[in-house]
Amino acid sequence: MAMSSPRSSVFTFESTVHSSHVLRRLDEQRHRDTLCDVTVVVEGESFRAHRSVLASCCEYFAQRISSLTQHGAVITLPHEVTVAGFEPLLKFAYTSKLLFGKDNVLEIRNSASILGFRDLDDACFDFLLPKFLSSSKGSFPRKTCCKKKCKRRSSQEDGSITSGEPLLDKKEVKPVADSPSQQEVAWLCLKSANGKVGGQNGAGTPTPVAEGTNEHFMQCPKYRRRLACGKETCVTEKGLSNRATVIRDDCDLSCSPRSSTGNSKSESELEFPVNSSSNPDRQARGGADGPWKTEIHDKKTEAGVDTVKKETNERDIEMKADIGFSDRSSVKAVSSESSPALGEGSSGLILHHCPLKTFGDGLAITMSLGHEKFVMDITEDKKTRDTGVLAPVSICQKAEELVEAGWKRADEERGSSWLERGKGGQGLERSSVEGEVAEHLAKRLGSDASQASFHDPDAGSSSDTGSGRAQSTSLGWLNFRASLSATSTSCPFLQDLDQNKCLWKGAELSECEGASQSGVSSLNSGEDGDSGTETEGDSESYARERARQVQLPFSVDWIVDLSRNDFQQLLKQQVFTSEQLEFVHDMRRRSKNRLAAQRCRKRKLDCIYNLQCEINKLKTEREILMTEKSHLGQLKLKECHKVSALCQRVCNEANLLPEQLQVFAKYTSPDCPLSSLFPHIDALLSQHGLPPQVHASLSACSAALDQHMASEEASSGSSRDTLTRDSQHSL
DNA sequence: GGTATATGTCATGAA
DNA sequence: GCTTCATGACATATA
Repeated sequence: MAMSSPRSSVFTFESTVHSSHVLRRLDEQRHRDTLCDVTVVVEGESFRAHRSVLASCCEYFAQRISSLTQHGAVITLPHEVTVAGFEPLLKFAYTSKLLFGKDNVLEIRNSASILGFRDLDDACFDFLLPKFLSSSKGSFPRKTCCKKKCKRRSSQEDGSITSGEPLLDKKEVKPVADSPSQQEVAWLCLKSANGKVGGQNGAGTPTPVAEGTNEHFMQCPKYRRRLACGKETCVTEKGLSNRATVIRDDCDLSCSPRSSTGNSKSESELEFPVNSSSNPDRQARGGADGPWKTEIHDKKTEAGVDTVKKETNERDIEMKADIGFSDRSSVKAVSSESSPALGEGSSGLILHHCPLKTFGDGLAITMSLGHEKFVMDITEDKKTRDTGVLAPVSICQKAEELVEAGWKRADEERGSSWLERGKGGQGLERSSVEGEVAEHLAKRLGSDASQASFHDPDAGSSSDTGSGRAQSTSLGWLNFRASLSATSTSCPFLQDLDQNKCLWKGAELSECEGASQSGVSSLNSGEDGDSGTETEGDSESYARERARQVQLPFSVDWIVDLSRNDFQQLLKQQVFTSEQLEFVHDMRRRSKNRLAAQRCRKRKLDCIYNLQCEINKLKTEREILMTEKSHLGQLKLKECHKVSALCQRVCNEANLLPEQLQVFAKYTSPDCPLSSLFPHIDALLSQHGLPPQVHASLSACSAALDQHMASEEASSGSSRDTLTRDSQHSL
């Protein structure tokens, strides 16, 4: 609702439920066949719907319906689209909810790709397909994928990159699916994509999936998309959707129904410029996607390997300069030695074994960018400091900040902005650099460390260009994990995503578990990281050795850190051998018990310390009480002396008779006996033979006298006179 | 070599 | 029934 007047303020009310209500009403109308103006025929079965709805959410219908004029038009879908695949999509169009199962997910996926359904994130298919099919697999699907990808990369680097980069795509169209089920998925997906894109693979051959399919299976596309959009602009799902929509809008129908599963390039290219090199269609469309240009790929195509390497070196230098001039106070270049993890001439941002470093109260990690190493201050990373485990997400965020700082600095120096570069064609530098950054960062974070899954036997050679798709997706995954920390419940696949988190995190920790474990131990023990005993080190070394022996694809430390649910989920989703399973449980149990023992001992020490403090406190209190008692005793003795003097004076002046002395003896007390003051009293008493009861009475009287005098001490000095008078009177 | 300390591990019980 | 945690007891390494 909007109100406006010529001279009044404008107020806007935005309903958050209006759109959903409208959609629901439309769905109700569809069920009642009210106001429906189009009939969709699928495999001979008719579905009534609204043109506007279909056209709004589907590229295919948008084009078909726009050419229809008459009311009650009938649209017959291609035979590739099945009822089982279309019906859920139609419901999705009206409800935003896609209901699918293991049986129809492939058909839905295929139909969605053919029809080009908008807002139906490929994430669900990318992620769910392998989940549905993972039961037939005995190992992580990323393993074969990466190896083959890396082999291809290696072959390219060996000079196999021929002119005409479009061949790259043809090369990429290779069967890599491990299992028949995956191959089926791959073929179905790619068939739909290639069939629409233009049959890149030739005529009708059961086209296998592009390389990287398995990898995409295991990573959340939502996260990968964030990579392209930037961490700030595409955090929300809306941003993601918008991003995807924009890209598809500039594309004709033939290319819009992209299949990230079957054509992972299309998914990746939306996100990261380096991946654009593998999609000629993308290149043909030029720079319609903003600053992320594909010009570099064109150059590769034209100039070949030499050009590529040259550009790589140039970018390497550029990135060094960028970071070197970065004014981030928390980033400091500490050395310029070449990182063994990067080949000669390579560049990019990687984590250099992510060791934890301590400086005073600070905490830092070491990172590498190309040949440069940097120490990043993560002192303010409370979680890391509290847990002692450097969160991979934090690493990624820091890495992004570092790269961002470098880019911004470079922009300032060039006098250009992101958009300007994008528009002016300088996006080439950004694209290439970012691609390499992603590649190397991902290599370190997601690929390298998971030796069992991603080990590249040819990794010794540099892999700078043209192969960043997998790595970029890994980086994207890191970004997504970062977003998950803030919106952990927003992703419908969060539960499964944790599994992917496992993959990545486990890999990361495998790479640097020594440092992280040391961090944990040192933190728990309250000591420096270098002060760990050999016992602990031996235990962990043994654990790592055992992990290698059983070929455990995860870090022991990471498994221990898993929550119960995550661990259970991991056991369900990951097939372990009996040996691995036994080892995992054993290590988890012992590690947890180890930490529990540390906590227990710490509590015990704290308890001992508290008890010691209590003892000291009680001792101090006792000393104070004793001092007070002594002081009071002195006061009492002083008063006794006064009383004695008074009594002596009274006795002398009164010249008491023995009977009178008996009465006076009543006022004596054991503490202040009159006998001590009047030695003659005892003599008199003994002389006159006072009975014991008389002596007791005399003591009682003395006590009463003491009390009376104490009370009258402060009143006046006449108390003594009064007492004297009383005594005289009583006498 | 004996002792104190730190740490890991196992067993056990409680939640 | 399983898991986690706390804790006592024991073993081992180190200073």
